[in-house]
Amino acid sequence: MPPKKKYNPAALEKKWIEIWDKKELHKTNLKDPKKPKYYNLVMFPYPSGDKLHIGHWYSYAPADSWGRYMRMKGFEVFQPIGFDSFGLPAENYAIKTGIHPSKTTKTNTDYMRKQLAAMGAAWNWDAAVMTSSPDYYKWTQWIFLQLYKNGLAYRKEAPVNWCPGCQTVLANEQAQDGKCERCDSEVTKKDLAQWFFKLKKYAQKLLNYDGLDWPEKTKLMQQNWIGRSEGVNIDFPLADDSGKLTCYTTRPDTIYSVTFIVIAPEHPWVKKAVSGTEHEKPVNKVIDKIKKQTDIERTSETGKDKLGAFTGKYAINPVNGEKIPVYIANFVLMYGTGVVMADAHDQRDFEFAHKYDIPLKFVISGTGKKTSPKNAKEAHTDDGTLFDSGQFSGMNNREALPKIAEWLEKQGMGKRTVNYRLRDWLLSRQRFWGAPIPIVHCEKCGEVPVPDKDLPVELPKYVDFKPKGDGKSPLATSPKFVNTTCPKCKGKAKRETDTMDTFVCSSWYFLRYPTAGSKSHAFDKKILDKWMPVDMYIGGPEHACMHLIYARFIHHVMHDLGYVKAKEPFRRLVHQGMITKDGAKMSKSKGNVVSPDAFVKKFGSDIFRMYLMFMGPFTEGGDWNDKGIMGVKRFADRFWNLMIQPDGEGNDALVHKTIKKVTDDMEKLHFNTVIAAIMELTNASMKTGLTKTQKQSIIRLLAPLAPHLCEELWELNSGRGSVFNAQWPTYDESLLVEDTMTLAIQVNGKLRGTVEVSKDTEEKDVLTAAKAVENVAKYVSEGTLIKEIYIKGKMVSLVIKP
RNA sequence: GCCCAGGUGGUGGAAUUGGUAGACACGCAGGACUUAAAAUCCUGUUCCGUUUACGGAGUGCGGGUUCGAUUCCCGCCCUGGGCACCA
Repeated sequence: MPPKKKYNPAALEKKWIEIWDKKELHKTNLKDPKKPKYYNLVMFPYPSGDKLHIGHWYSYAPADSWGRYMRMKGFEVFQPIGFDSFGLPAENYAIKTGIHPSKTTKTNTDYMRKQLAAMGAAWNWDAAVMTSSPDYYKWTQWIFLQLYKNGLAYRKEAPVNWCPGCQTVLANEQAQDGKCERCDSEVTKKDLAQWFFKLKKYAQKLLNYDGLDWPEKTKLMQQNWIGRSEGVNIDFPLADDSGKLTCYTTRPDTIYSVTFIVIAPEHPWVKKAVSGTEHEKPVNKVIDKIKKQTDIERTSETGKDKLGAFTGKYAINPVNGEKIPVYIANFVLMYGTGVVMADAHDQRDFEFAHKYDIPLKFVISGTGKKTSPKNAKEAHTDDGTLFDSGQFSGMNNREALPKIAEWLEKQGMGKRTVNYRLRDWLLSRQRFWGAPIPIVHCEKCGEVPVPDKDLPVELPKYVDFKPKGDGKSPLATSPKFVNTTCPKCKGKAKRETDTMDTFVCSSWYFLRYPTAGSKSHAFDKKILDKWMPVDMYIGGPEHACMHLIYARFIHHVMHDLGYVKAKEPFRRLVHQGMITKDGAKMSKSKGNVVSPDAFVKKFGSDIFRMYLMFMGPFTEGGDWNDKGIMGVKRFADRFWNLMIQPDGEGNDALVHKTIKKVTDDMEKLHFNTVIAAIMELTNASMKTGLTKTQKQSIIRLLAPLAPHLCEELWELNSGRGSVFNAQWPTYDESLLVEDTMTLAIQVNGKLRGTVEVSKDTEEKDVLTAAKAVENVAKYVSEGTLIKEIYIKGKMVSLVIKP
């Protein structure tokens, strides 16, 4: 007997990666796909010092398996990869060490490219992008200008996060929980001129998910984030005839309960109203106090204490003519109109009224209590019947709500309005390692956009990274960069020194991939219309309200401007679960980051990725441990041995059943049960062996999950060409129906036996056979049989009475 | 506080238009091979009761609907995720 060839992952994976590369197996015909297109996308990695960790593998390997599966199903698959290479860590590292971010980025991406290559995934490297490369950010700047020219980008004074310790501006993600991530100082706010995109303008459009196959959870999260609310703007005339205050409310049914008005401290009306009065001093004192509250105080329990001051002004409740006082209050935000009508049916208003001794009245009954608001401990927030509410008394408050809104509008007292919690996107960063905002400030002409032909506005090579404490980007330290001429009047001008949020770079990278390989315009309509939208997008759920909203927004804008035909960028979205280590998120600071490299070296890419997929459901994630990897290795060895055995005679029914199960589960991305099914089939076939045809079917089933292994086995079993150019196997329905079936028999709901009958046995014969089963007969004889149920193909249920 | 997802053996997990709970693995125990170990193969493995067979309990807890509930309904508890003074 010739010596059995052993499964040697290392040699075999190296061999096939080289062959695939040489034969350009993973190139996509982007210009003229001959088969239906399939755009398979993963969220690109940030090139951090940690390199690719287990989490990346956990999402990228199954994503690759999915792409290979779609390819075998007959699609022209486009599966690109790139790097989200602008961002903070590289810059922070530069501040500490003086090493230029471009250097760090290169080191990290070089290493990660090797890791990605070792995965043996079907990446289309020709289309790779790197957001920090001028070829790329040229177009990020171009997109900015498109928004600017179409009135969707503007500059306005706004508070930014400021760390007094580091003397620098912080991005939101560096200032989590109100503390600087580096020095732990409490973050304060500083007013600086900032750039915004008009995200809010797209709020309504972003609530439409027609035709999108997205997780319900993600849609819900976005909907909550966008926060649409329907309400009424109600006008309250001021008692001194100096105008009116407009309150936004979603609860017009409580209008008869309103006994005061609260207004946001930063509302411009406040300054005017108190100016020169006896209330000016106390009001300003409270405003100062509120301003000084840090984010930590504001969100802590004690920080939630109601704080305010009387403005000295009164307004008139339009529905009953009552004179009601106007207060500033810390809990009122500049949302809606920044003015809120306050009453006894809202917990916050209630607390405020009790603190400042403002009268309250209830207008909704229902709790059965007759307590007066003054003695009550809490606001009445339950629904009930209205009283003391004019013509609406006696109605249920929820039913009255729309009627009151309508009536207010008819009376000219209010107007129905929609509000969103979503705010405009603050995109400027006072940072070095990002795409410069392509704007020039000219003394004569003001803000002037850089002409398209002058793009990209390149980052200067040499700047001083150390924070200066002036709130400016390090770009401001480079005179060569800053001093320029105005594109309009050719006079002296200065460049904008802020850079863009990295989320701007990542909000369109999927639009760049299809054209990245050619030197064409990034928005080459011929290619983009062919390839957009992305058919499958796989990435973490943590991006639900940031990246996935920004990307949809930019895509919507580009659609509206006529650059892309598709309305939405991502047709199907799937989130992988998170991999933790001992229950904690993996992070450098915790020192619990697990590298995949050692496992890949020891077991090979195929076994490692199969183990990740076998661990549990793809969308669930889990806690990392390597205990079970030997089980997958054993399986791979057995699978190999089975496939190189001389041909035998396997069970065709089982093979076809497995093809069906695997196909169904692949569609749902249930990779764990796919592997289990193939394991089962492998175990069952070890003794009998398999025919050549059966082998070829099963090799194709496992190929997306263990590409190198199956490519080799495909060759050894005389498959033609690459297994990934072979068609996904189909199954024969007629082979799935079994001749006999085993039925469970229950007596009074308890399992008492089973019976085997042929598949088309009539009901009465099945029941007879069931009752004849010894153990069943024993129970039946103990009482009177009062009911017999036969569920076809499943079971028999007998009910007896003692 | 509000919204969402989930809770199944020692472990990871399977199974839901309501129909034999625990597939597939890990681990563990026993056995074969071996001078021995590793590797491999075979057998067993939810728990409790005496012996293949059998009975009882069992899918976070307490009720309910049903011939039958991990699956549906009601009320709780716990874990994870998101939002958090948005009127």
